Amino acid sequence: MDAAVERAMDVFWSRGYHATALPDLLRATRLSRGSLYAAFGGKHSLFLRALDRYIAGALARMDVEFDPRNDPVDGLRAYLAGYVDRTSGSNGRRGCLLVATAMELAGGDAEVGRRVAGFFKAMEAKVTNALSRTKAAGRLADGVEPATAARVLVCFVEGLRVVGKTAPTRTTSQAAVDALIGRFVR
Amino acid sequence: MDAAVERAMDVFWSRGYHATALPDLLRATRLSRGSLYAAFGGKHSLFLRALDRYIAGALARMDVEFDPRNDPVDGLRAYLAGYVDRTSGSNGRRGCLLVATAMELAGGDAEVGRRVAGFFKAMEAKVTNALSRTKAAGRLADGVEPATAARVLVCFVEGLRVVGKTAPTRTTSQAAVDALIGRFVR
DNA sequence: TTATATTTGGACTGATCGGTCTTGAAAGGG
DNA sequence: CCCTTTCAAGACCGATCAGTCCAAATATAA
Repeated sequence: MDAAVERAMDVFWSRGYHATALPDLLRATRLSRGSLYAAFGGKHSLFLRALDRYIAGALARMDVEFDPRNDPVDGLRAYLAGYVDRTSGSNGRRGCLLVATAMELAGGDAEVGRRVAGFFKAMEAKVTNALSRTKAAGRLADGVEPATAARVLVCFVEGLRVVGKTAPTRTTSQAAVDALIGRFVR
Repeated sequence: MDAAVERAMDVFWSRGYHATALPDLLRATRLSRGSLYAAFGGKHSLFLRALDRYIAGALARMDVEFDPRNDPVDGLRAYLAGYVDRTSGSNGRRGCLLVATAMELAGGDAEVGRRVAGFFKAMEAKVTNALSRTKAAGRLADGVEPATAARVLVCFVEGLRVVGKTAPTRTTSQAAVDALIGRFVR
């Protein structure tokens, strides 16, 4: 059943919510119509489960990248390197379930809106924490305030995901990341 | 007929492509079904027209903001201030037709993909130009390369549009903008 | 083996999709 | 005043939508 959510997530990820039809989900989850409704209650409920799974995965990954036992600057670089990887070439073209959902549904669907807002807030908090540790280590550029800089980084990486839909080269994305981080960290 | 495209654009902008039904477009354009098909050929063609209109508007606005007769730094600030305005509060919640389209359609629709990629390229070129003029005026921070910094700015503003869907306060967005521009321009 | 749950595939529902086509009213020209 | 042309309103089309339901098959238990 966890595997079914995962497979459904892949479908929503590739096609978006409205463009995903129930038969797509049945094929991906290998569930019958009846079983899918018994297990998840419907398309929208299953979507929320898939979105929660996606968010949990993203936050867990950041916890690894920002592991407090490691150098916070290395953590920031790893965090940004992950976005370079996910927003270049065919990875970029695949896009991001969260950004796509934010644009497609967050405005009109309160349940989705809360999850999207919560994710951005959580991500911002984690980046802020990493930047605070960077500052404590004396590695933050002069006059940079961790919370504000964190918001800049969050906007930047989400923008990378948008521009990534045009499948830029890895070199191009990496150069932008280097230019940004080089201005905030020393 | 131009007004009809404009009204259709508003509908696509608010709801996205798949969630916009033909009756929505008929109501907005005050056209009959037959007339809409005679004039535009169908939903998809009308959408492309609306998207082109949106892109033309955005590029025209940048030509004003980056008017070569004015200070390029003022231009950059005006450009970013426009994004702050469009991504705060209820303006933010409304979102951006181009970003929504990039996420919803750019991957699977070649005609849309070309337009989205072309827009980002054109925007990047305009920002690069403004940053080059900033550099010529000696106002660019040391070691900043206009083309790379332009890509950073483009990603940042598109990310603002994404995060803007959660309707942040104007103060928050403005602080992020100030923090970013302060690192690239002096 | 038989009786009882459980789950299956898929028929079926009413609604809605994008797109076509007919009908009738309005407008314009002679 | 009549005839032609134009265009709007909406009936209609097949396809597909999300969701319900049931009969047959399978698994479990006694």
